[in-house]
Amino acid sequence: MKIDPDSTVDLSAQIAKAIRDAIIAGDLIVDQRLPSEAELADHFDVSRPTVREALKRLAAQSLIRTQRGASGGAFVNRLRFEDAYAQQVTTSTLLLSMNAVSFDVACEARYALERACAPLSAQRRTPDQLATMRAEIHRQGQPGLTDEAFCASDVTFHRALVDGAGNKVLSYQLAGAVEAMQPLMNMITFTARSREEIISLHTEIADAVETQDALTVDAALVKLEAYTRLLAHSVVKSRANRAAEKEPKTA
Amino acid sequence: MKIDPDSTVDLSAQIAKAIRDAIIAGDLIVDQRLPSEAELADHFDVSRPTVREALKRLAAQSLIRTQRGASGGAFVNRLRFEDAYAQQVTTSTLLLSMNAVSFDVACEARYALERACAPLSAQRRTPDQLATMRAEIHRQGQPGLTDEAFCASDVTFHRALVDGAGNKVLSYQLAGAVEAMQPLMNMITFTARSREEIISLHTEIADAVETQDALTVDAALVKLEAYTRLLAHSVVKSRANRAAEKEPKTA
DNA sequence: GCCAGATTAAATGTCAGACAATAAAATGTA
DNA sequence: TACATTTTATTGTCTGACATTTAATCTGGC
Repeated sequence: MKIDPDSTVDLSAQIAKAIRDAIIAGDLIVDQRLPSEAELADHFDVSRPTVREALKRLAAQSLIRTQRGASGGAFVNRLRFEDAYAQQVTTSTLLLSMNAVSFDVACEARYALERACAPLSAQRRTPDQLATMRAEIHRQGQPGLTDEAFCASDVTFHRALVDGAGNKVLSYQLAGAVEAMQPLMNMITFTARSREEIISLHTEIADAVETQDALTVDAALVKLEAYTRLLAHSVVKSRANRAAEKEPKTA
Repeated sequence: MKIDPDSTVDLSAQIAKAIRDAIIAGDLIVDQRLPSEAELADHFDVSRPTVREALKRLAAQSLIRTQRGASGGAFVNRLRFEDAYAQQVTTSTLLLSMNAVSFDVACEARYALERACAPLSAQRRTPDQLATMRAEIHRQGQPGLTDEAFCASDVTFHRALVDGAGNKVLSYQLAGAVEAMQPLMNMITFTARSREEIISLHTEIADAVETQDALTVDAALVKLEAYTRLLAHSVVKSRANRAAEKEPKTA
């Protein structure tokens, strides 16, 4: 592990990269202890604060964890699916909010991915996952449910569908799509949507998943996507109309 | 933005979280300059090195960028799809290598996701993307091609297919799947694979994409997945046999 | 008045050394 | 042996300083 002190790049960034590469290459294995900060500072010929900045960078990516006290130190972290989920959701949320992704593009991606899971889920879903879907549908039908709660229930429903595929890698990949996009979509469409319509489609999905009817699940997801896009367009249109009424000249 | 000095959590982690939350909530917008390190230290009532550790954490997630000199400082970074790609690939690679994900699970996820893109790609691929696929197929047929080069070409081919869907969000989501899993698969199967077989399936895909025949693309991907899994199983089996011959007692 | 070069100022990057807090290990004692 | 105490290694944090970079400002000559 070496760095170039003459480079214009931050020393802490270089050190972080060197250690990260060593982890990816397998030179440092899970739960292995890194040298102490003092030893690393010595090795790279930098000061301890610089080493610490590098270690914090790695900690932010969940690549290492640190422990205080004697026989403490920095350890290579086993990257867990849950940690990766969280990062994916954060990243996806920011990507969508910062890059002016159109509703249609986000919606298309989200449903394309979900439809990739659906046939597997129809085949393999556990009774538990099916029960979760049923329970969320029931919750969604209760009067007095806030929009936030309805949205959260919606996410749980779709997560259960995705997890039904029984493939952790798929669930991880979908986490960003479902958890980041669903709230976005709900935020846009909740004023106009009909809960009955959504619940009816959710029920169609759950029924088909129960009977392991992959084709019907797919068809229901297609309908849900079409309905969601229709809603979004009507919202955008009515907003434009309101704006036009208010300021007819600048519209 | 506030922190709790009595918490057992690192101050730098708390500060990073406070700023990150502000960015996600939209209180800090893209390209906005954060207060200087000295001002942040003052605000949170901590020292400058502590603030710096927090900022490095955010920089590691591409949430901020820093600039030296007068009127420099830390700025909220527009998270670009390319940055997110890179992080996704790194994370996916580590997840696979650290979590003993079985070949079948990874393979299933990868092809399920790719098949989600394929119909869209058949519809929308540009002439340019089709040309890329053809060019890579041609390269794959050249004698003397190293295994590394063949693998890289394979990735480029599938990336072109995915990008053909013309949906940046889908491309981003798929980056992890294709770029992280393809090399893994090649590493496992390259000893046993038949390049002719793969090239023939690639050609089938390209032909179907050219004629916008989504069903045939899908069928070819299914065949490619089946072939890949077959290869992996034969490799695992022959390895087990070799191991059994070498040390019949510990096997 | 205007432009080129020198100067200044503000900010991050780095260093050195110190002390605090923590937790495991070593040690002493009943 | 079991328990309490001390030691020690390590990370967490602070202070203050200097180095480096870069934009803005000033200054002198035309």
